[in-house]
Amino acid sequence: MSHTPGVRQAQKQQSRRALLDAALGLLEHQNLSGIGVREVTREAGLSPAGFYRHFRDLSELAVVLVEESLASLHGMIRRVLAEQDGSEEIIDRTVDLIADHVREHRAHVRFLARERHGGVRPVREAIAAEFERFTDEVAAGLGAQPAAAGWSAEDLRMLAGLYVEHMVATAAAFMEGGPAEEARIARAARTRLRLISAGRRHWLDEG
Amino acid sequence: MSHTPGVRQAQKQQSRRALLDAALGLLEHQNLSGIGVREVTREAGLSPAGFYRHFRDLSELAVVLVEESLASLHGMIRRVLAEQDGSEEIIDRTVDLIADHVREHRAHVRFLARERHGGVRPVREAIAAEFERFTDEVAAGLGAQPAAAGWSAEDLRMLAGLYVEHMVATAAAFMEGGPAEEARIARAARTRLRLISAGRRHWLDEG
DNA sequence: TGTACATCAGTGAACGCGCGTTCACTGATGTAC
DNA sequence: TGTACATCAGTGAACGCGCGTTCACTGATGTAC
Repeated sequence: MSHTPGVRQAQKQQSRRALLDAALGLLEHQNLSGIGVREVTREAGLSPAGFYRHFRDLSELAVVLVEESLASLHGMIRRVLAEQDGSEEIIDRTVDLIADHVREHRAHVRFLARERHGGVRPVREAIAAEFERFTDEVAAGLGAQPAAAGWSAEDLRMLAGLYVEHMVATAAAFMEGGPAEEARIARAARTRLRLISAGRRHWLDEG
Repeated sequence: MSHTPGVRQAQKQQSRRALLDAALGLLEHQNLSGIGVREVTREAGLSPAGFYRHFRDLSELAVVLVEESLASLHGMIRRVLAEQDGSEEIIDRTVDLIADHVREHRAHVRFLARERHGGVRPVREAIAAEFERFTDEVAAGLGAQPAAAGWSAEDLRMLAGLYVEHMVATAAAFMEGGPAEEARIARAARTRLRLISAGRRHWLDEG
């Protein structure tokens, strides 16, 4: 058993994870600028100094959280795009997927909504960059659908942006509202998607 | 001159204004949870203790800023609604108005975008409540337009929500991007408005 | 397998600092006569 | 108009506190032979 170069490494990973999870937990109720190194290490069960074995400061940690949060969003969008477009059902299904995602990844969604326009530049920039990649992915997915025949690349990207924005706004609304408002929010989200669909169907007819 | 019950009052108002302005200025580069009472009073030219003659704490001050920020937004939306709907020009005009507004009230817009999903509950709630009133106003304005004949109140409110959301997202994009990106952002915003218009025109034909 | 040395994640104490809030005060403004 | 008293916005000092970061350290894990 002399050649398992991993025990130490695995322990380090575990501490790192504990720090990330502790921070994400604290960020449910506060901004990134509202939490501190000592608070995070306390929650994670490390001594304050231990933090610096893993991250230079809190915003470095937060950038890792951005990546993790968006990874889970990417999974969702891929599921949405896998369905075919246009029908009434796909709209219901999309809104359901968003609701599920918020339920399962509430902390991630909350973190992104909070820090997207938050006070910490590098984090804001990391989120913006990931949202760009995200919109590209949606645009590519839309482009592969039959309904996209005749659409310019620019218009597709605009449509993708509209969908992404709508998705983020809906997720934020689910998060802010309690379970009592869930049905109302879902209904509004579906109606908006229907209006966007109507515009999409008639996009090429018009000037 | 014994009956001008105002000198003292006016001086107090002036200090209060200085505090509000100092806070708004500091909030350009940080979250509400990132600034402090001492920092604000320092910037405003008061002693720290002076703060408490005007506000119980920073979140009470922030709620006042919310009201002021939205008052300026209300002005803009009223100007947009005053124009008649439908044509291509009104879309250009709307996007121009948003751009102007961001230029003139950058600090207000930034503050709202930051704290809308920020970490301070009472402020978040104040913003949400004002945005609701705001959406109602837009819905009422849209309802008065000839193109709205046959629309249900619920659908009108949905459309208003879509416009408001789009406006906020566009304002945030103008703010985040430098002047170099202004043209690109404006173009994307116009295209999205056109797509929403197309959907609007065909809303009653469908489903 | 056993031994001697190297690595390095995590510790605990210490530092200087700026914070929010309180308090008794001061002195200009306001009021009653 | 003048005087005596009341109000209260703003002050300056003081408090206890938790913060971020550093440092020399410890001891388990890893490695070379």
